[in-house]
This record gives sequence, C-alpha cells and structure tokens, in this order.
Amino acid sequence: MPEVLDRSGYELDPLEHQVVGVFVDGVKVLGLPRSIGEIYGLLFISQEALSLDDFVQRLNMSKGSASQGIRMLKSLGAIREVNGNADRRTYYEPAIELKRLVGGFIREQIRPHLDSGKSKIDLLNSTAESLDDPLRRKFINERLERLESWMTRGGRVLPILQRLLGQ
Amino acid sequence: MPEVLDRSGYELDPLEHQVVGVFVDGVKVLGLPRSIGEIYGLLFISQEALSLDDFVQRLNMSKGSASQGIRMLKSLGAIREVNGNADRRTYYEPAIELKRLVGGFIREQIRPHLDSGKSKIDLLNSTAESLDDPLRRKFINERLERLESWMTRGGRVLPILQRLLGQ
DNA sequence: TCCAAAGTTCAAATTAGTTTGAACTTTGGA
DNA sequence: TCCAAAGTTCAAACTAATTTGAACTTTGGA
Repeated sequence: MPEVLDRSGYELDPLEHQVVGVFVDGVKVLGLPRSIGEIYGLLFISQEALSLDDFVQRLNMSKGSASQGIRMLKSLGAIREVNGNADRRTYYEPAIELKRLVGGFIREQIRPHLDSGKSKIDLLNSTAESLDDPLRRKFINERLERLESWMTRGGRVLPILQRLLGQ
Repeated sequence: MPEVLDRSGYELDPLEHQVVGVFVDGVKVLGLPRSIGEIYGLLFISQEALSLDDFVQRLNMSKGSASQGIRMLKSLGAIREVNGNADRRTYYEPAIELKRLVGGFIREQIRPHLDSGKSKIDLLNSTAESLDDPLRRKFINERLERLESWMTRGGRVLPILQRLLGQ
C-alpha cells in the first residue's frame, strides 16, 4: 500500500494563487523580482503570520530566495517580524498601509537614484566648464540646468506623493 | 600606406558620454532598456536634430535597436519628428518638458497596469464569493477592498503628480 | 517605372537579472 | 557546552530581457 503524503496546506488554493499573481505582476511594474511579489502576496492573503519555511514550502522556492526576499521586504518596510511565537522561527506579517509601502519604496528605490543623479550632474557641470565654444557652452548649461530642475522637482514631489497616498 | 578613416564626429565626446550615462541610469530606474536612454540622452545634449543613422553610428548600435528605440520614444511622446529636412531621412528632436515626459510614461507604462489590475481584482471578488467559511470570506473581502483602494488612490494621484511636475 | 537608400521586423545571439542549492554561520535550548 | 534547527551567503545554473543582423518592406526622386 503506497504511502499517502499529507499535502494539505502545501500548495496554494486558487484564491491564494490569484492574489499572488496580482502581486507578482505588481512588483514587476516596480522593477522588483517575482519572489518579492510571491512572498508579499501570500502574506497579504494569509490570516496568520508566516515563516521562511512557509514560503519555501507553499511557494516552492529555495531557502536562498526566501531569505533574500524577506531581507528586501524588511528593508522596504513592507513586512515586519511578529514577536512572541511558539517555536524559534521568525514569523512575519505584512504592512498593509499604502503610505508605509510607498514610503519604503521611495526611500530605498528612488531617493538613492536621485542622490546619485545629483552628484553626476555636479560632475557634468565641471566638465562643461572646460568647453571652448561659448555658444556650445551656453546650450549645454541650459540643458544641465533643466536636468537639475527635473531632479529638484522630483525630490519635492515625493513627500507630497507620499502624503496624498497616506490614510 | 594604410588608409586613415575619418572618424571625427563618430564617437561621443566625454561630455556626451557622461550625459548619455546619466540617461541610461535614469531609464533603468524606470524599467526601460538602455538603448532608450542612449538615444534620448544623445538627443538631449545635441543642438541639431538627429536621424536613425546618427544613433547607429555615434552610439554603435544596430539599426534594429535604433528603430525600436525610436518607436518607443515616439510612443512615450519623448521625441518628435522634425519636418523640412534636407535629405530623405527622418530627423528627431527631444521633448524636454517634464510634464510631457511624465505624462507619456504614465499613459504608456502605468495606466495599462492599473487597468489590468482592476480587472484581476474583479475576478478575485467572484472567486471570493464561493468561499465557504464566512470568517475567511470576511477577511478576504477586507483585503480585496484594501487592494482596490490602493488602485483607486493610485489612479487619482497620477494626474495630480503630472500637474505638480508640469511647468 | 525603377532602384537605392531608409526604415522595419523578428528569430537567434547575447547580456542582464533572478533563483538555486550546498556550504556556511548563528542561535536557542537540552 | 553542544548540537540540531534556523537562517545566510554567493557562485553557478537558469530565466528573462535586450540587442543584433540579415532579410524584408517602403519610399522619394532620377
């Protein structure tokens, strides 16, 4: 008589599967890897906190992916550890306030690029200094100013964006 | 005596190279391919309109990439054709108004995802209907409502964002 | 009308990004 | 203290995305 394994709770039910799909597509738009969407999506639709092992088993992903995914989601402020669990595993629950999610994304994924952009423009400004032709230099300076104004405006809009999406 | 090819004007000068680099990084953040950044970056820093051949020669890219890049940049409203040119080539100039660039990106890259997300949630709502356990159904409905509210808020913020970045 | 130059298409090659898995480190409790 | 379970790391394998290039279509002008 062949052994019958109890697989209940391992594979995703149709609803969970659909929700995970929505989040996988969602994070792709944001330029984040699929595993991030899978983990967050499963947490979003679960009533209990889940551990790394749950992600590995229910989403059939490697421990490596689950570990890296958890790390990124924590850094984004999209999940948090739940304390006071029975066993020695770490359990997680999702942050579901849009303001927090957007804030984390801005802080981790957008601000650093704005900052590095700023310093690249500084470099460009000094390169432009040494241009011989004054007409060319004038044109370049105009364009570099415009580039700077884009960055400045972008930087100013982010907190407003966050505020508009909060609450 | 070896033939000496005249390469003047072919390779990018240091300033052009730096500017192209800034745009390559910029479009990567937006999830667009490098070639898009190269083409737009070169146009941004050029005083004259440029043609597909210019992109191929100065950026050493294939005709295929240049053609596809031009198509996408046109669809984003980030470049426009210049009329009244000497030869039969099509020449392009960049759109440099932030409002227009942001508007094109929202229209082409964000709206479609919000729309398809909406219809996926409709599907989810009907899947949730057939849930037996009323407590589970209540929880799921709450989460799905939250997901919907994220999308709704996102959709409302986009035009505001565009307005804030315009002029 | 014809043709060479301009531009497009898309399957294959290449490149970039993600996931795996095995070896490693850390940790809570017996 | 010790060890098995938990979690991390990262090079290699794999997958996804972009670019190439050759064949193709389109077009302006001789």
